Formats: sequence, structure tokens, C-alpha cells
Amino acid sequence: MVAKAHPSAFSNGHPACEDCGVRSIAVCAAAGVELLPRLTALATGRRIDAGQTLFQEGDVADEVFTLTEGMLKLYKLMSDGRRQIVGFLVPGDFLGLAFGRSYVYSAEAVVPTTVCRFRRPQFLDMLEDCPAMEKEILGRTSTELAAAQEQMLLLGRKTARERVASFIVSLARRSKIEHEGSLPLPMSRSDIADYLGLTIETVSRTFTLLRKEKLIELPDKHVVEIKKRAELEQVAGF
Amino acid sequence: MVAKAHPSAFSNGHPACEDCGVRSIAVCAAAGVELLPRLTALATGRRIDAGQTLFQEGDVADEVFTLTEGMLKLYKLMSDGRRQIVGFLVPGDFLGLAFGRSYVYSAEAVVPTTVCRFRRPQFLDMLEDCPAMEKEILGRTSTELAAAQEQMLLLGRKTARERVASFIVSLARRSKIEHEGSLPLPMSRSDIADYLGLTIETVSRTFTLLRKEKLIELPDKHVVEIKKRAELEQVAGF
DNA sequence: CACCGACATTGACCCAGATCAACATCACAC
DNA sequence: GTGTGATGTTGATCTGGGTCAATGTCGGTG
Repeated sequence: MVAKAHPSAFSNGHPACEDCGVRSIAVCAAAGVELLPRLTALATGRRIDAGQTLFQEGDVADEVFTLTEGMLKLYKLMSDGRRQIVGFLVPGDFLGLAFGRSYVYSAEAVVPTTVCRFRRPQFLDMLEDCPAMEKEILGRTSTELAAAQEQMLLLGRKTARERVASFIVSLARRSKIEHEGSLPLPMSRSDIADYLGLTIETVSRTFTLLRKEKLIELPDKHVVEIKKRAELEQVAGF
Repeated sequence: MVAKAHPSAFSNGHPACEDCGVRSIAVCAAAGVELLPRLTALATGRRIDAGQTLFQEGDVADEVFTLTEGMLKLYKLMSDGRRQIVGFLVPGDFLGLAFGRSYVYSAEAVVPTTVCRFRRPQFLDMLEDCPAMEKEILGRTSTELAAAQEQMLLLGRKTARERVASFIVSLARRSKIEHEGSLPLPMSRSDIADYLGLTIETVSRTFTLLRKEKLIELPDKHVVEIKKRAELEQVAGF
């Protein structure tokens, strides 16, 4: 018997899926209640310190994950160290389903992070029995593809000012911030630069510029306060 | 009865799926033989002249397509006319399954092109009855996402020389050209520029540069001949 | 055939953002 | 408290690729 001061947890230190904080927004939401015990049995938790990598580009892709807490950055490296961050993941996001032998990007925690891990073969087996979950994954992959295409427009054609404005507006949308308001910025300037195809200096200067234009405020390195949402969206080119 | 001098064709001018030239490499390959008549009944053909658009970003996404002949470019436009091409499609490729109300990019023929068209609701109904096809679409979407992420690295971090080299190598791989050899380049310099996040002048200069470096030859505006494949891959950063 | 318009190449110059460098800020260890 | 290293900001300068402009190439048309 498990004491219930806290939600029930299994020997692997992972809470049961029924108690999972992100279940309603994760791919698991598509699994019917009858599949929850099976999901729970397959899942193991993992804690990742800030800066620690979950996996690296080229590793054999034998696990898939749901992010339950924190933030991950996904990136690709060139041999000389140039880096492109291809995405930031937030709780509820799913990752790892590479169609191929190995992961096509590295994943590293931006802040202390927890993920829920599944072995790939077992997860795929479960997908067989749960078409709703497969549909959900297809939908998410499609949405991610559309976001990647939007980012291609940003990287290929937007100015530094437009890039930074787009970044802030996109983050705000994902955080469900509708108008003006305060936005956490957990990643470093270097991460932002490598996401936007700029240098840290240009990112810093551009934040300062937007602040001088009174579109944003920067009460702290890791917080942006949106002051003029409409103008910011305008600058972003949305 | 349909005379069989040519493969059987239906009133809509579209050949039956069983006779389709790209069936073995399209999503339709995942449909069992028993589904072919149903596929054929749903499909209609469409011819698109070079330069004509199949659909535009923002149009209601009520159709999906398989490219049967020619080449399409997919692109996003900004209000001031800046353009980012997010992909070139070749026969066998599938497009249009936007997860949302409307298409997120425009599609235009690069050369005279034919597509096979399905109404979305009917196509989705068919997917319900054919999990193999849904899996196939998920696999393709995943692969496309990985390609988009590779392109993000190109757009965010590579030099003009690396971009053009990457472009040539990627095209060669898709055309199954393994080593040295001649490669058709159906799109204009302007299309290449908008795909690589460069200007036409830089694309032109960079082709000339690679030619002077003896990595490629340019016997014609629309042909590249790869002379030193290994060095080209090196420059591309692969 | 000559003419035309679209596309591509090449040259001269310019500028947005990179690079190099100095300094500021802050969390943390001692 | 003071020192130290990581992170961020700001300034000065440089440069890869953009912009502007002239010229070349070629397929189509009368």
C-alpha cells in the first residue's frame, strides 16, 4: 500500500499517470482511462539538472519522452561548434519520435527539468492499440512542422528587430499571455541568439532597442514585460 | 468499357490508381490493393502550368494532394513581399494536410505539373479505415520536420558558400545521384535565393565561385554537374 | 532575321549585424 | 565582506552578403 500524503508513486519514483500534472495537455490525454495503468507501467521518470543533456544528436533513438516540468532546448551542432537551436519545449510537449535509427538533434535542460520516459518499442506497441494517440502525435508533428516553417521565414528573411519581436510574441502566445503582461525568459541570451540565428551581442542590443522604443520592459534578465502588444506583433510581421 | 491502348482513365481524365506512375512511392502505396478502387473514386487530376498557384497561404484547406509529375515550391510571404520558400516537392510527395482551418503556405508550380487531388473530409474518412496510410503520413511528416530543422541550421548558421553547397548536395541525394553526375535544377535563381535566405546576386556569385573551385560545372542555367562530390559534402557541412 | 522581355551574371559600393574588446552585474565560495 | 567566474551590456570596428546598376544570354514572336 502506498501512503497518500502525496499522490501515489511507484517504486521508480514516478507518479501514476492518473496523477500526472501534464496528462491533460500531453499526448497521454488521448489515451483512454482504460490505458492509464498500462501507460503508468511503461513510464519512468527522470530528473535533469539545468545544462545536462537528455540525449545527443546521433544517439540511438530508443526512448521517447513527455516533458513534465521545466524546459528543454533542442539543437543541432556543426563540427566547428556553430549551433542552431531548433526549438524550446515546455511541459506537455512530446519528443524523441525520430523516424530513423537515431535522434536528429540534441536535447538539453534549460532549467531543472523532469521528463517521463518510455522505451520506444513498447511505446510503439501501445500506439498500435490506441489510434487516438497516434492521431494526436500526427497532429503535434504537423503543428511542429508549421512552426518550423514559420521559423524558416524568420531565419531566412527577418531583420534582427523582427526576429526578437517574433520570439517574444511567440513565447507570449505559448504562455497564453493575451495582451500586455510579464513573460518569463528562462533561457540565456546565448540560447536566444542560437535560436534566432544572431549573436548574443545583437540579441542584447535589440532587447535594449525595443526597450527604448517602449515596446517592452526588462525588469530582470529573465523576464520581459510586454508594454505594447499590438506594436510588437506589428514589428514581428504577424 | 475503357479501351486499353493507354492505361484506363475515368471521366475526370485521371488515370486509375492502379496505373498511377507514382503509386509505389506515394502515400497511396500504403493502401492495400482492396482500397485502390475507393482511392481512384476519390481522386481527381489537375494540371498546373509553370508559375500557376495550386493554393495560397490562408486559403481554406479543404483538399490534399499527391504530386504526380513536375515540381512544386511551397512558400510563405511577408506583407512587403519578402518570400521564404520552405520546400520543393517532387513526384510522390504529399501535401496539404494542414492541422488547422487553412494552408500555412502557398504552393506554386515550378514547371508544368500534375497533382492528384482528394477532398479532405473523404480523405480523412479513408485514413480511418487505413491505419497503414496514416502511419505513412506520420512518417513523412516526421521526415519533413527533420528536413525543416536541417534547413533551420542552414538559414541560421551557414555561410552563402555552405548554403549553396548544401542545396546542391541535398538535391543530389533526393535525385539518387550517388557520386559525381549531372543534376537538373528546374527552379530559377530567384527561387533558390528565397529558399536559401540569400539574394539572386549572391546565389549567382556563389555558383560561379564553386565553379572556379572546380567543385561543380554549370553547362546550363538549369543543370549542375557535380565534379567533386566529397569536397562538396565537406563544404556543405554534412 | 531583329527585337523584346525575362532571367542571369558581374562589378562597385554600402550597411546590418558580426567580431573584438571593455566593462557591468550577480550568484556563489571562502 | 572580497574574490571569481559566468552572464550580460555597450562601444568600436570590420566584413559577408545586400543593394544598385550595367551588361550578358537566350527563348519566343512578328
